[in-house]
Amino acid sequence: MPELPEVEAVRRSLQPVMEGGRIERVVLRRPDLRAPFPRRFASRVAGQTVRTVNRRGKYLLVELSSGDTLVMHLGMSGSFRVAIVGDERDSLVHDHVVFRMASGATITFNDPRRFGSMQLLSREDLPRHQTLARLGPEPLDREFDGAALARACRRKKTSLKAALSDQRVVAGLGNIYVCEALHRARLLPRRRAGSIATGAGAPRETAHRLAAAIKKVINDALAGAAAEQSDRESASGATRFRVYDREGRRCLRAGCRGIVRRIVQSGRATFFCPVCQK
DNA sequence: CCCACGACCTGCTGGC
DNA sequence: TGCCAGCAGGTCGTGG
Repeated sequence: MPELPEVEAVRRSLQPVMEGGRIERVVLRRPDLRAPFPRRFASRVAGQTVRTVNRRGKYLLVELSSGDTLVMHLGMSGSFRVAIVGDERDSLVHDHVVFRMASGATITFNDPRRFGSMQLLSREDLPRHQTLARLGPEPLDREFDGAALARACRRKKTSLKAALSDQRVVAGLGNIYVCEALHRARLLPRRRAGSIATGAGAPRETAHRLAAAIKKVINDALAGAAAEQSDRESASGATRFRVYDREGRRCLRAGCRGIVRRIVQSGRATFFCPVCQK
């Protein structure tokens, strides 16, 4: 479930095991994920100490003592399993990469669809990574606000759904949280993105409302992802989303009696309430 | 440049 | 019950 909140939960699970520790061994159990592993990938990572485990948008950035950075993306179906010493289990289908730490802990990357990616970038190459370099602001940063969002959407003829899904506009949202944020902001996914920048009457009120909704949705999801780690109950909670995957059911906004609709935009499902979203 | 669309992969679901 | 089409939360390349 890898949008920003889920990737951040993964980062938090990796950090205590990796940061400050030495990666003793890297096992590649197949030659590629989305792309082939580069030559000497495993040997360039093995032996390195992990300086930091960071996140940018949906990317995980593991900075190594050599100066190289391991840039990882979970794609649609990627996940990490952490096992401390004595806790190892048999490997599963689609376990593609195993990192063994000097502590004895193992970190296993599993990815059935193989849309995930791992790259190793030198200090010089990291800033040249085209996708990373063009990533928009982190939604929870101060610099991301209504004005920034309005600027990024200005003159965009595409839909709000497509604009918010564009990682260059804001980093880390995916199909689910885009639907959730637009519902919270009471904006129709099909509405033209540029229209939020030209708020006639109440200048930019719409953009501010949308930026605030994005922050709220991401914050709540981060809290939910944290709770999921400790509390098993909330993991199965089917009520985590207020519109996503709720086609045909009642809108959950207080006082709204709309029925959630599902449409397809640029090939992906969009869920919205036709009554309270304008 | 901007935008929509299909491709990349496997697994699960729901309808027949 | 069994089978198969359709769908899945992301990104990238292409072509208009």
